[in-house]
Amino acid sequence: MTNKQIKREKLLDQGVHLLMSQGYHATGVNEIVKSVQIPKGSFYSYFESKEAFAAEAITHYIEPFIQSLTNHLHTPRIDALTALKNYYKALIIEVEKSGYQGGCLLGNLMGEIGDTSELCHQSLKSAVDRYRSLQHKALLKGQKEGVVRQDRSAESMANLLVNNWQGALLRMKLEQSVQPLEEFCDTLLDDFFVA
Amino acid sequence: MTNKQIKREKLLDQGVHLLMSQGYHATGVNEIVKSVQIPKGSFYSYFESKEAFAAEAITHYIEPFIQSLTNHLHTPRIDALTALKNYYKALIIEVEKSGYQGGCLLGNLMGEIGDTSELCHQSLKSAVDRYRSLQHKALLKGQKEGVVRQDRSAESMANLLVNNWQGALLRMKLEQSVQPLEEFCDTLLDDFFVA
DNA sequence: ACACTATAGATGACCAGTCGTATATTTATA
DNA sequence: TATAAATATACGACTGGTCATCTATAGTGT
Repeated sequence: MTNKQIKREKLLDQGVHLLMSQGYHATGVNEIVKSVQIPKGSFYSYFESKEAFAAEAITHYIEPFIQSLTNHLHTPRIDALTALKNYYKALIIEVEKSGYQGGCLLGNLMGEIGDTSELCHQSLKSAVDRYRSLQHKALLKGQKEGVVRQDRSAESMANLLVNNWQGALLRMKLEQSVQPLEEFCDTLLDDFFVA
Repeated sequence: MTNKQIKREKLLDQGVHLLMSQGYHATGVNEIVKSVQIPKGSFYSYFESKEAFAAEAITHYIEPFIQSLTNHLHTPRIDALTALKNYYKALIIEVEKSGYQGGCLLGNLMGEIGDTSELCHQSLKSAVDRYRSLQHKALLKGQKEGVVRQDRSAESMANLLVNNWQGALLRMKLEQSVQPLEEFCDTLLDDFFVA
Protein backbone atom coordinates (compact mmCIF):
# COMPACT_ATOMS: atom_id res chain seq x y z
CA MET A 1 0.00 0.00 0.00
CA THR A 2 2.49 2.56 1.14
CA ASN A 3 5.01 1.07 -1.26
CA LYS A 4 2.62 1.68 -4.08
CA GLN A 5 2.17 5.28 -3.04
CA ILE A 6 5.92 5.77 -3.02
CA LYS A 7 6.18 4.47 -6.55
CA ARG A 8 3.29 6.69 -7.56
CA GLU A 9 5.13 9.66 -6.17
CA LYS A 10 8.28 8.62 -8.02
CA LEU A 11 6.37 8.45 -11.28
CA LEU A 12 4.99 11.92 -10.70
CA ASP A 13 8.38 13.34 -9.72
CA GLN A 14 10.06 12.05 -12.82
CA GLY A 15 6.99 12.78 -14.92
CA VAL A 16 7.08 16.43 -13.94
CA HIS A 17 10.72 16.60 -14.91
CA LEU A 18 10.20 14.92 -18.27
CA LEU A 19 7.02 16.80 -19.14
CA MET A 20 8.68 20.07 -18.33
CA SER A 21 11.77 19.52 -20.41
CA GLN A 22 10.20 17.72 -23.38
CA GLY A 23 6.53 18.62 -23.37
CA TYR A 24 3.49 16.37 -23.31
CA HIS A 25 3.47 14.73 -26.71
CA ALA A 26 7.23 14.23 -26.85
CA THR A 27 7.22 12.36 -23.57
CA GLY A 28 6.14 8.72 -23.85
CA VAL A 29 4.65 6.57 -21.14
CA ASN A 30 7.47 4.14 -21.83
CA GLU A 31 10.06 6.77 -21.09
CA ILE A 32 8.34 7.70 -17.84
CA VAL A 33 8.16 4.16 -16.48
CA LYS A 34 11.70 3.37 -17.59
CA SER A 35 13.09 6.40 -15.78
CA VAL A 36 11.80 5.10 -12.46
CA GLN A 37 12.23 1.40 -13.27
CA ILE A 38 8.59 0.51 -13.00
CA PRO A 39 7.22 -2.08 -15.43
CA LYS A 40 5.48 -0.69 -18.42
CA GLY A 41 2.27 -2.58 -17.88
CA SER A 42 1.95 -1.18 -14.38
CA PHE A 43 1.49 2.40 -15.42
CA TYR A 44 -2.22 1.98 -15.86
CA SER A 45 -2.64 0.55 -12.40
CA TYR A 46 -1.34 3.85 -11.05
CA PHE A 47 -3.08 6.22 -13.46
CA GLU A 48 -6.13 6.01 -15.66
CA SER A 49 -4.41 7.41 -18.71
CA LYS A 50 -1.50 9.52 -19.80
CA GLU A 51 -3.80 12.50 -19.79
CA ALA A 52 -4.88 11.84 -16.20
CA PHE A 53 -1.23 11.41 -15.26
CA ALA A 54 -0.38 14.80 -16.71
CA ALA A 55 -3.28 16.39 -14.86
CA GLU A 56 -1.91 14.99 -11.60
CA ALA A 57 1.63 15.98 -12.49
CA ILE A 58 0.43 19.56 -12.79
CA THR A 59 -0.89 19.53 -9.22
CA HIS A 60 2.21 17.71 -8.05
CA TYR A 61 4.37 20.32 -9.71
CA ILE A 62 2.85 23.43 -8.16
CA GLU A 63 2.80 22.11 -4.60
CA PRO A 64 6.46 22.84 -3.71
CA PHE A 65 6.18 26.36 -5.11
CA ILE A 66 3.16 27.09 -2.96
CA GLN A 67 4.91 25.55 0.01
CA SER A 68 8.06 27.57 -0.49
CA LEU A 69 6.23 30.85 -0.98
CA THR A 70 4.09 30.15 2.10
CA ASN A 71 7.23 29.53 4.13
CA HIS A 72 8.79 32.77 3.00
CA LEU A 73 5.62 34.65 3.87
CA HIS A 74 5.54 33.13 7.34
CA THR A 75 9.13 33.99 8.18
CA PRO A 76 9.08 36.19 11.28
CA ARG A 77 10.14 39.84 11.07
CA ILE A 78 10.06 39.76 7.25
CA ASP A 79 7.50 41.98 5.53
CA ALA A 80 5.46 40.57 2.66
CA LEU A 81 7.25 42.42 -0.11
CA THR A 82 10.67 41.32 1.13
CA ALA A 83 9.35 37.79 1.45
CA LEU A 84 8.19 37.87 -2.17
CA LYS A 85 11.58 39.18 -3.22
CA ASN A 86 13.39 36.46 -1.27
CA TYR A 87 11.14 33.82 -2.76
CA TYR A 88 11.80 34.93 -6.32
CA LYS A 89 15.52 35.38 -5.69
CA ALA A 90 15.78 31.79 -4.48
CA LEU A 91 13.71 30.67 -7.45
CA ILE A 92 16.02 32.40 -9.89
CA ILE A 93 19.00 30.62 -8.39
CA GLU A 94 17.21 27.30 -8.72
CA VAL A 95 16.33 28.00 -12.33
CA GLU A 96 19.88 29.05 -13.12
CA LYS A 97 21.14 25.72 -11.83
CA SER A 98 18.89 23.87 -14.27
CA GLY A 99 20.61 25.58 -17.19
CA TYR A 100 17.61 27.68 -18.26
CA GLN A 101 15.73 24.56 -19.24
CA GLY A 102 12.10 23.69 -18.93
CA GLY A 103 10.71 26.97 -17.75
CA CYS A 104 7.32 26.48 -16.12
CA LEU A 105 5.31 23.30 -16.52
CA LEU A 106 2.06 25.23 -16.18
CA GLY A 107 2.93 27.68 -18.92
CA ASN A 108 4.32 25.03 -21.22
CA LEU A 109 1.37 22.68 -20.92
CA MET A 110 -1.13 25.51 -21.12
CA GLY A 111 0.42 26.38 -24.46
CA GLU A 112 0.74 22.83 -25.72
CA ILE A 113 -2.46 21.12 -24.62
CA GLY A 114 -4.55 23.81 -22.95
CA ASP A 115 -6.92 23.83 -25.89
CA THR A 116 -7.18 20.08 -26.38
CA SER A 117 -7.24 18.40 -22.98
CA GLU A 118 -10.12 19.48 -20.82
CA LEU A 119 -8.78 17.40 -17.93
CA CYS A 120 -5.42 19.16 -17.93
CA HIS A 121 -7.10 22.49 -18.55
CA GLN A 122 -9.01 22.17 -15.31
CA SER A 123 -5.94 21.03 -13.45
CA LEU A 124 -3.95 23.95 -14.79
CA LYS A 125 -6.70 26.35 -13.92
CA SER A 126 -6.85 25.36 -10.29
CA ALA A 127 -3.06 25.23 -9.95
CA VAL A 128 -2.64 28.72 -11.34
CA ASP A 129 -5.55 29.98 -9.25
CA ARG A 130 -4.05 28.69 -6.04
CA TYR A 131 -0.66 30.12 -6.85
CA ARG A 132 -2.03 33.45 -7.95
CA SER A 133 -4.28 33.91 -4.96
CA LEU A 134 -1.33 33.24 -2.67
CA GLN A 135 0.58 36.09 -4.27
CA HIS A 136 -2.57 38.19 -4.10
CA LYS A 137 -2.69 37.60 -0.34
CA ALA A 138 0.99 38.43 -0.03
CA LEU A 139 0.47 41.76 -1.78
CA LEU A 140 -2.56 42.54 0.39
CA LYS A 141 -0.45 41.84 3.46
CA GLY A 142 2.27 44.10 2.05
CA GLN A 143 -0.28 46.85 1.56
CA LYS A 144 -1.43 46.55 5.18
CA GLU A 145 2.19 46.66 6.31
CA GLY A 146 2.68 49.81 4.27
CA VAL A 147 5.49 48.41 2.13
CA VAL A 148 3.40 47.89 -1.01
CA ARG A 149 1.74 50.82 -2.76
CA GLN A 150 -1.96 51.12 -2.12
CA ASP A 151 -3.12 53.09 -5.13
CA ARG A 152 -3.24 49.94 -7.24
CA SER A 153 -5.33 46.88 -6.39
CA ALA A 154 -3.45 43.90 -5.00
CA GLU A 155 -5.30 41.77 -7.49
CA SER A 156 -4.10 43.60 -10.58
CA MET A 157 -0.58 43.58 -9.19
CA ALA A 158 -0.80 39.84 -8.53
CA ASN A 159 -1.85 39.35 -12.13
CA LEU A 160 1.04 41.48 -13.29
CA LEU A 161 3.35 39.32 -11.21
CA VAL A 162 2.09 36.00 -12.54
CA ASN A 163 1.80 37.09 -16.16
CA ASN A 164 5.21 38.69 -16.18
CA TRP A 165 6.90 35.73 -14.61
CA GLN A 166 5.58 33.47 -17.36
CA GLY A 167 6.78 35.80 -20.05
CA ALA A 168 10.13 36.28 -18.34
CA LEU A 169 10.62 32.50 -18.20
CA LEU A 170 9.97 32.21 -21.92
CA ARG A 171 12.47 34.95 -22.63
CA MET A 172 14.95 33.29 -20.32
CA LYS A 173 14.78 30.18 -22.49
CA LEU A 174 15.12 32.27 -25.59
CA GLU A 175 18.14 34.23 -24.42
CA GLN A 176 19.63 31.45 -22.33
CA SER A 177 20.06 33.86 -19.49
CA VAL A 178 18.42 34.72 -16.16
CA GLN A 179 18.61 38.38 -17.03
CA PRO A 180 14.87 38.59 -17.88
CA LEU A 181 14.07 37.09 -14.48
CA GLU A 182 16.28 39.56 -12.69
CA GLU A 183 14.76 42.40 -14.62
CA PHE A 184 11.37 41.08 -13.52
CA CYS A 185 12.42 41.57 -9.89
CA ASP A 186 13.99 44.95 -10.50
CA THR A 187 11.04 46.36 -12.38
CA LEU A 188 8.17 45.05 -10.32
CA LEU A 189 9.26 44.09 -6.82
CA ASP A 190 12.03 46.66 -6.40
CA ASP A 191 10.26 49.50 -8.09
CA PHE A 192 6.71 49.46 -9.36
CA PHE A 193 5.13 47.77 -6.34
CA VAL A 194 7.04 49.73 -3.69
CA ALA A 195 4.91 52.06 -1.58
CA MET B 1 7.22 28.78 -60.38
CA THR B 2 4.76 31.26 -58.95
CA ASN B 3 2.29 28.44 -58.51
CA LYS B 4 4.76 26.63 -56.33
CA GLN B 5 5.25 29.69 -54.17
CA ILE B 6 1.50 30.02 -53.73
CA LYS B 7 1.26 26.44 -52.52
CA ARG B 8 4.20 27.03 -50.22
CA GLU B 9 2.39 29.99 -48.74
CA LYS B 10 -0.74 27.91 -48.33
CA LEU B 11 1.19 25.26 -46.44
CA LEU B 12 2.64 27.89 -44.14
CA ASP B 13 -0.73 29.58 -43.59
CA GLN B 14 -2.43 26.36 -42.62
CA GLY B 15 0.66 25.17 -40.77
CA VAL B 16 0.64 28.23 -38.56
CA HIS B 17 -2.98 27.62 -37.77
CA LEU B 18 -2.51 23.94 -36.97
CA LEU B 19 0.72 24.40 -35.01
CA MET B 20 -0.87 27.12 -32.96
CA SER B 21 -3.98 25.21 -32.02
CA GLN B 22 -2.46 21.75 -31.59
CA GLY B 23 1.22 22.24 -30.95
CA TYR B 24 4.22 20.85 -32.80
CA HIS B 25 4.20 17.17 -31.91
CA ALA B 26 0.44 16.80 -32.15
CA THR B 27 0.41 18.15 -35.69
CA GLY B 28 1.43 15.63 -38.35
CA VAL B 29 2.86 16.38 -41.75
CA ASN B 30 0.01 14.32 -43.14
CA GLU B 31 -2.53 16.58 -41.52
CA ILE B 32 -0.82 19.67 -42.86
CA VAL B 33 -0.69 18.49 -46.47
CA LYS B 34 -4.24 17.17 -46.36
CA SER B 35 -5.58 20.49 -45.12
CA VAL B 36 -4.28 22.23 -48.25
CA GLN B 37 -4.76 19.24 -50.57
CA ILE B 38 -1.13 18.86 -51.43
CA PRO B 39 0.31 15.34 -51.82
CA LYS B 40 2.28 14.00 -48.92
CA GLY B 41 5.36 13.33 -50.98
CA SER B 42 5.50 16.92 -52.16
CA PHE B 43 5.94 18.32 -48.68
CA TYR B 44 9.62 17.55 -48.73
CA SER B 45 10.11 19.36 -52.00
CA TYR B 46 8.85 22.51 -50.30
CA PHE B 47 10.61 22.05 -46.97
CA GLU B 48 13.65 20.12 -45.81
CA SER B 49 11.92 18.65 -42.79
CA LYS B 50 9.04 19.18 -40.42
CA GLU B 51 11.41 21.05 -38.14
CA ALA B 52 12.50 23.39 -40.93
CA PHE B 53 8.84 23.91 -41.80
CA ALA B 54 8.06 24.94 -38.24
CA ALA B 55 11.00 27.32 -38.21
CA GLU B 56 9.62 29.00 -41.31
CA ALA B 57 6.11 28.99 -39.92
CA ILE B 58 7.40 31.01 -36.97
CA THR B 59 8.72 33.73 -39.27
CA HIS B 60 5.57 33.54 -41.37
CA TYR B 61 3.47 33.94 -38.25
CA ILE B 62 5.08 37.07 -36.84
CA GLU B 63 5.12 39.02 -40.10
CA PRO B 64 1.51 40.25 -40.04
CA PHE B 65 1.88 41.37 -36.44
CA ILE B 66 4.92 43.44 -37.25
CA GLN B 67 3.18 44.81 -40.30
CA SER B 68 0.09 45.78 -38.37
CA LEU B 69 1.99 47.42 -35.55
CA THR B 70 4.13 49.32 -38.05
CA ASN B 71 1.01 50.59 -39.76
CA HIS B 72 -0.48 51.78 -36.50
CA LEU B 73 2.75 53.57 -35.65
CA HIS B 74 2.83 55.32 -39.00
CA THR B 75 -0.72 56.61 -38.80
CA PRO B 76 -0.58 60.40 -39.06
CA ARG B 77 -1.54 62.55 -36.07
CA ILE B 78 -1.50 59.54 -33.71
CA ASP B 79 1.09 59.53 -30.95
CA ALA B 80 3.05 56.36 -30.28
CA LEU B 81 1.28 55.40 -27.06
CA THR B 82 -2.15 55.76 -28.66
CA ALA B 83 -0.90 53.75 -31.62
CA LEU B 84 0.20 50.96 -29.31
CA LYS B 85 -3.17 51.02 -27.59
CA ASN B 86 -5.01 50.89 -30.89
CA TYR B 87 -2.85 48.02 -32.04
CA TYR B 88 -3.53 45.96 -28.94
CA LYS B 89 -7.21 46.82 -28.95
CA ALA B 90 -7.54 45.52 -32.48
CA LEU B 91 -5.55 42.45 -31.51
CA ILE B 92 -7.86 41.69 -28.60
CA ILE B 93 -10.86 41.82 -30.90
CA GLU B 94 -9.13 39.43 -33.30
CA VAL B 95 -8.27 37.05 -30.50
CA GLU B 96 -11.81 37.18 -29.14
CA LYS B 97 -13.12 36.11 -32.53
CA SER B 98 -10.94 32.99 -32.45
CA GLY B 99 -12.66 31.82 -29.28
CA TYR B 100 -9.62 32.22 -27.02
CA GLN B 101 -7.84 29.44 -28.84
CA GLY B 102 -4.22 29.07 -29.71
CA GLY B 103 -2.75 32.03 -27.93
CA CYS B 104 0.64 32.90 -29.41
CA LEU B 105 2.57 30.55 -31.65
CA LEU B 106 5.86 31.95 -30.41
CA GLY B 107 5.05 31.38 -26.76
CA ASN B 108 3.58 27.95 -27.37
CA LEU B 109 6.49 26.66 -29.43
CA MET B 110 9.04 28.25 -27.13
CA GLY B 111 7.51 26.23 -24.33
CA GLU B 112 7.09 23.01 -26.27
CA ILE B 113 10.27 22.74 -28.36
CA GLY B 114 12.42 25.69 -27.34
CA ASP B 115 14.76 23.34 -25.51
CA THR B 116 14.92 20.62 -28.13
CA SER B 117 14.97 22.19 -31.58
CA GLU B 118 17.89 24.50 -32.16
CA LEU B 119 16.51 25.45 -35.56
CA CYS B 120 13.21 26.62 -34.14
CA HIS B 121 14.95 28.20 -31.18
CA GLN B 122 16.88 30.50 -33.51
CA SER B 123 13.80 31.28 -35.52
CA LEU B 124 11.86 32.10 -32.36
CA LYS B 125 14.68 34.23 -31.09
CA SER B 126 14.85 36.44 -34.14
CA ALA B 127 11.06 36.69 -34.40
CA VAL B 128 10.70 37.81 -30.80
CA ASP B 129 13.65 40.17 -31.17
CA ARG B 130 12.16 41.86 -34.19
CA TYR B 131 8.79 42.22 -32.52
CA ARG B 132 10.25 43.44 -29.25
CA SER B 133 12.54 46.03 -30.80
CA LEU B 134 9.59 47.44 -32.72
CA GLN B 135 7.75 48.04 -29.46
CA HIS B 136 10.95 49.43 -28.02
CA LYS B 137 11.10 51.98 -30.82
CA ALA B 138 7.45 52.81 -30.30
CA LEU B 139 8.04 53.54 -26.63
CA LEU B 140 11.10 55.64 -27.42
CA LYS B 141 9.01 57.65 -29.86
CA GLY B 142 6.35 58.02 -27.18
CA GLN B 143 8.94 59.33 -24.78
CA LYS B 144 10.13 61.92 -27.28
CA GLU B 145 6.52 62.96 -27.85
CA GLY B 146 6.10 63.35 -24.13
CA VAL B 147 3.23 60.86 -23.85
CA VAL B 148 5.28 58.04 -22.31
CA ARG B 149 6.99 58.48 -18.93
CA GLN B 150 10.72 59.09 -19.15
CA ASP B 151 11.88 57.94 -15.74
CA ARG B 152 11.92 54.31 -16.90
CA SER B 153 13.91 53.02 -19.82
CA ALA B 154 11.98 52.28 -22.97
CA GLU B 155 13.75 48.96 -23.12
CA SER B 156 12.55 47.71 -19.75
CA MET B 157 9.05 48.87 -20.57
CA ALA B 158 9.19 47.03 -23.90
CA ASN B 159 10.18 43.89 -22.03
CA LEU B 160 7.33 44.40 -19.62
CA LEU B 161 4.99 44.72 -22.57
CA VAL B 162 6.16 41.58 -24.33
CA ASN B 163 6.44 39.42 -21.22
CA ASN B 164 3.08 40.50 -19.91
CA TRP B 165 1.32 39.89 -23.15
CA GLN B 166 2.56 36.30 -23.22
CA GLY B 167 1.38 35.71 -19.68
CA ALA B 168 -1.92 37.42 -20.35
CA LEU B 169 -2.51 35.17 -23.37
CA LEU B 170 -1.93 32.07 -21.27
CA ARG B 171 -4.35 33.30 -18.66
CA MET B 172 -6.85 34.11 -21.38
CA LYS B 173 -6.78 30.48 -22.44
CA LEU B 174 -7.12 29.39 -18.86
CA GLU B 175 -10.08 31.59 -18.04
CA GLN B 176 -11.59 31.51 -21.53
CA SER B 177 -11.93 35.26 -21.40
CA VAL B 178 -10.26 38.34 -22.84
CA GLN B 179 -10.36 39.98 -19.43
CA PRO B 180 -6.63 39.35 -18.79
CA LEU B 181 -5.82 41.03 -22.11
CA GLU B 182 -7.97 44.03 -21.29
CA GLU B 183 -6.37 44.28 -17.88
CA PHE B 184 -3.02 44.22 -19.64
CA CYS B 185 -4.00 47.38 -21.53
CA ASP B 186 -5.51 49.06 -18.49
CA THR B 187 -2.53 48.41 -16.24
CA LEU B 188 0.33 49.12 -18.60
CA LEU B 189 -0.75 51.28 -21.52
CA ASP B 190 -3.45 53.28 -19.76
CA ASP B 191 -1.63 53.69 -16.50
CA PHE B 192 1.92 52.60 -15.82
CA PHE B 193 3.48 53.84 -19.02
CA VAL B 194 1.66 57.17 -19.14
CA ALA B 195 3.86 60.23 -18.65
C1' DA C 1 -6.83 -24.71 -4.94
C1' DC C 2 -8.18 -20.00 -5.25
C1' DA C 3 -8.55 -14.97 -5.72
C1' DC C 4 -5.90 -11.30 -6.65
C1' DT C 5 -2.40 -8.30 -8.61
C1' DA C 6 1.53 -7.25 -11.43
C1' DT C 7 3.43 -7.21 -15.72
C1' DA C 8 5.45 -8.55 -20.43
C1' DG C 9 4.15 -8.59 -24.66
C1' DA C 10 0.69 -7.80 -28.08
C1' DT C 11 -2.20 -4.53 -30.73
C1' DG C 12 -3.63 -1.30 -34.01
C1' DA C 13 -2.87 3.36 -35.08
C1' DC C 14 0.07 6.83 -36.45
C1' DC C 15 4.61 9.07 -36.98
C1' DA C 16 8.37 11.48 -40.17
C1' DG C 17 10.51 10.57 -44.03
C1' DT C 18 11.66 7.73 -48.54
C1' DC C 19 11.32 5.84 -53.11
C1' DG C 20 9.83 3.82 -57.48
C1' DT C 21 6.73 4.87 -60.71
C1' DA C 22 3.46 7.66 -63.22
C1' DT C 23 2.85 11.91 -65.29
C1' DA C 24 4.18 16.21 -67.28
C1' DT C 25 7.42 19.08 -69.60
C1' DT C 26 11.29 20.04 -72.42
C1' DT C 27 14.41 18.99 -76.03
C1' DA C 28 15.81 16.82 -80.28
C1' DT C 29 14.87 14.99 -84.62
C1' DA C 30 12.48 14.63 -88.91
C1' DT D 1 4.95 21.42 -87.31
C1' DA D 2 4.68 16.56 -85.69
C1' DT D 3 6.57 13.03 -83.28
C1' DA D 4 9.69 10.73 -80.32
C1' DA D 5 13.07 10.58 -76.83
C1' DA D 6 14.90 12.43 -72.67
C1' DT D 7 14.45 14.60 -68.54
C1' DA D 8 12.26 16.61 -64.65
C1' DT D 9 8.53 16.70 -61.46
C1' DA D 10 4.59 14.87 -58.75
C1' DC D 11 2.94 11.65 -55.83
C1' DG D 12 0.91 7.80 -52.96
C1' DA D 13 2.12 3.48 -51.17
C1' DC D 14 5.53 1.99 -48.13
C1' DT D 15 9.24 1.75 -44.23
C1' DG D 16 10.99 1.21 -39.74
C1' DG D 17 9.92 2.88 -35.60
C1' DT D 18 7.12 4.61 -31.69
C1' DC D 19 2.83 5.69 -29.65
C1' DA D 20 -0.96 4.83 -25.81
C1' DT D 21 -3.52 1.26 -24.31
C1' DC D 22 -5.16 -3.61 -23.56
C1' DT D 23 -4.94 -8.43 -22.37
C1' DA D 24 -3.53 -12.96 -21.32
C1' DT D 25 -0.58 -14.98 -18.23
C1' DA D 26 2.71 -15.46 -14.43
C1' DG D 27 3.33 -14.67 -9.72
C1' DT D 28 1.89 -14.07 -4.91
C1' DG D 29 -0.39 -14.68 -0.63
C1' DT D 30 -3.94 -17.20 1.56
